[in-house]
Amino acid sequence: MNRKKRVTIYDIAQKLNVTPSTVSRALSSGGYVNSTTRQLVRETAAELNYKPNTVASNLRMGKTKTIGVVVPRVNQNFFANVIAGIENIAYEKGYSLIICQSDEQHQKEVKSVNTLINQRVDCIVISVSADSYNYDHLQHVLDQGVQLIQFDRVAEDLDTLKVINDNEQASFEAISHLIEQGYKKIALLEGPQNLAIFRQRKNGYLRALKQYNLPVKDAFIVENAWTKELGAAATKKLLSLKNAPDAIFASTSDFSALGVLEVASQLKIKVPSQLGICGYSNEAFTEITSPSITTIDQFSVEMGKAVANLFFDQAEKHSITTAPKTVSIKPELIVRGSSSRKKT
Amino acid sequence: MNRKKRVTIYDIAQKLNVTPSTVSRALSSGGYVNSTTRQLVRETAAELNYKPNTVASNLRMGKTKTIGVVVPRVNQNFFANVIAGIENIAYEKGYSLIICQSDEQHQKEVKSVNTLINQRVDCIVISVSADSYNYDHLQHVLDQGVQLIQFDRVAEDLDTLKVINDNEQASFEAISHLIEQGYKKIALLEGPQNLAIFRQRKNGYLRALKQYNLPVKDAFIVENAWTKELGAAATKKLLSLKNAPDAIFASTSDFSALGVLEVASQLKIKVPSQLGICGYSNEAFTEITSPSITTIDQFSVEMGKAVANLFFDQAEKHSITTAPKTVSIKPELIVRGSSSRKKT
DNA sequence: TTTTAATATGCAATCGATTGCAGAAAATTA
DNA sequence: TAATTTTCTGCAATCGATTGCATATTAAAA
Repeated sequence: MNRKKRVTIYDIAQKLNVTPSTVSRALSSGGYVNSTTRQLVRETAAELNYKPNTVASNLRMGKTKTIGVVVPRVNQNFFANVIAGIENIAYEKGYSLIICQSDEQHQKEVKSVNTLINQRVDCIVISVSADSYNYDHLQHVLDQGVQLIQFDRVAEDLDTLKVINDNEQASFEAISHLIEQGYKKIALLEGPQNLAIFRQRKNGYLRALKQYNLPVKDAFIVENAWTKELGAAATKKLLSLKNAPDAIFASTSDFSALGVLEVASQLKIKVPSQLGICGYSNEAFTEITSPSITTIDQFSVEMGKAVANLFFDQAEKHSITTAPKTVSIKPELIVRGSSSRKKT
Repeated sequence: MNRKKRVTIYDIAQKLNVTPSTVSRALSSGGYVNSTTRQLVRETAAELNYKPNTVASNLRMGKTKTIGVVVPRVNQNFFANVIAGIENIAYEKGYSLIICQSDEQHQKEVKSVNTLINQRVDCIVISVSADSYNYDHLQHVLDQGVQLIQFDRVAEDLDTLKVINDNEQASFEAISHLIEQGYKKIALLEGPQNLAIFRQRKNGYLRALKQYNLPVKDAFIVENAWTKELGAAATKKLLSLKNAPDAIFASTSDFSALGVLEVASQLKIKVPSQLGICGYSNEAFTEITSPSITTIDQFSVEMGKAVANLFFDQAEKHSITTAPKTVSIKPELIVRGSSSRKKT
C-alpha cells in the first residue's frame, strides 16, 4: 500500500499536452503563462492531488527555506519557549524548523550541526551545550557560508549574530534588590564557568557587592549548583557555616532556588525574614511556592522571535557587509515573597 | 562572503582523476571500491571539507530520513517531553525531526501537514489540535503513502498507528481512589469533548461512579475548564452550590487543578479534609504546592520513544500487511496530599 | 595455461523542479 | 501593412548524488 509513486509536474504536463516548464510556471507565481493554461494546470494539479516535491525544488534552488535549531534540551522550559518563538515567525515566512538536541553533550552537538549543514539548512540557530570544549564545529558552519545565530549560551569569541540576555545587568539588579531589602551576606550558587552566561551572572553579583561596599567571601560562592538537589546540598552547607549567609542567589536556575527553599523550610528557617532567596528563569512554579520565589524573567518566547527576525532581516537585506550583530534583551527582575522583607 | 559554492563529489573526482561514481561508492559503505581508492577519496573529501548534499541524496533515494512532528504547542510540557523522546530514538537511527506547531488551530495544522508531505518526510507524527473539525488532511497523508502516527489526541476513526494513554482507566482509577478516600460528591472538570482523550476521561469518571453506586449529577460536570483561570471559576461556581461537591477531578490539566486549589485556599476550605483534588499530567509544580496535588503521570518521554520505535519497527519490517496498531501506555496515578484523607 | 569468478571503475540515466534561451504567436505601434 | 513589442511555450541544461549495466582488470579455480 505504501509504494504508489507520486504525481509530478510531468504527469500534469502529459495530461494537458504541454511541457513541464509550462506547468512549473503555471504553478509558481512569476513568469509568462496564459491565464487559461494556468487555470487548467492548477485544476489538474488539484484533481490529481499533486504535491510539489520540495526536495527537488530545494536542490535546484540551492536553498531549503529551513532553519536548523540546536539546543541542549527541547523539554527544558526556556528552550521550548525559544523554539516556540522561532516557530511563530518562521511559519509566517514559510520556513520549516529542524530541531536537534545536544543533550548537553559536545559530541552530539557536533554531529547535529554537521547533519544540519548536510541538509543544507539556510540558517543554524544554536545554544551551546554545557560541556562544549571548543567551537570548531561552529566555525565550520561559517566556513560553509551558512548563516549562524547563537542565543543565550553563546561562544563569545565567534563572530556571529547573537541574541542574548543581559545576564550581568539582571544579576546586578537582583543582588542590588537583595541588598536594598537589608540582606548583607549574600551567597551565590553559580553555574559552570565555561559558559559565558554564568560568568556574566557572577560578574553582576560581584559588581553589586562592590558597589554597595560589601565583602566578597569565597565560602559564599558555590560552584555548579544547578539542580534542585545540588541547590539543596549547597544550601545545607552554606547554612551550617559559623557565619552563614542571610540570602542566596541561585543564579543557575529556579530549580536550584527551589532546593534552597525546601532546605530552609526543613530547617525551620523563615523565608524571607531570616533568609532571602532569588532564582533565575521565572519558571511557572516560582509563582506558587510559599513564599513565592523572586526570580528573573528572560522573555524566552521573545528571544526566539528575536532570533528569527534577525535571520529574516539579514536574509532580506542581502547586505554584503553583514556586521556581526548582537541583540540584547533585558531580563526583568520579578520581586516576590522570597525576598521581600521590607514593606513597600 | 556567503556565496562560495560548496564542494561536490565532482570536485573530489576531478582532483583524483576518477569519476563521481567511484567517489560516491568510496564514500558510502556498499559496493566494490579499491581500498586504496577509498582511502584516497576519504582523505581528499576531508581535506576539501566536503559536506555531502543530503538534499540531492534525498531526491535520488526517494526518502529523507526525516520525521515530521505536529503538535499544538511545543512549549507545553507534555508535548515538549514527547518530542524529546522521539528525538532520542530518531537521533540514534540517524533521522532528523521537523517540528510544527498547530497553535491549536485547525488551519495551521492542515498547512503544516501539507508542508511536511511536500518535504517528503518519511513519517508524520501528530497530536491533533483542539479545534480540529475534520481529518481530511490526515487522510491525505495516508493517500500519499506516508506513514502516519497519531499520539495522545488521536482521530479514532482513522486507521493509523497510534500511541495513546489509557485515559479511561487512569480516570477510573483516580475517581476510585477519591471514593476510597471517602469522597462521595465528586465533580468533574472536563475538556472539549470533540477530543477523544477528554471523552475517555469522562467515561472513566462515569464508570467509577457507577461501579461504586454513586449518582451522576449534571451540575457536577463542568465543561471546558482547561486553564488555571477557568478551573478557578468553575470551582467558585461548584462550591457555591447548595449541595457542593467534596472533591474535584480536574481531568483537563494540573493547571486547572491548581486553580481549584487556589480558590479553596481563598475560601479557607481545607484540602484534603474538606475538599479533595486530583489533576492530570504530573506537571512539575504539582509536587511543590501545599498540599501537593494528586495527579496522573502520562510518561510523556516514554510516549515519544514509543512513537519513534513504532515507526522504526514498521520501517524495518517492510511488512506489506501493516495492520494499524495501537500502543497503549498505562498512566500512573500519583497520590499526594490533595486527596489523602485517610492514613495509610 | 585456460576458464571462471571476483573486483574496480566508467558511462549515462535518474530523481523532480526550475530557468535561460529561442522561436512562435499575439498584441501594439508606427 | 509593416515593424516592433509583448506574451506564451518548448527545449535542454542544471542542481548533486546514486546505481544498473558494461567493460576492464585482477585473482582464483580448473
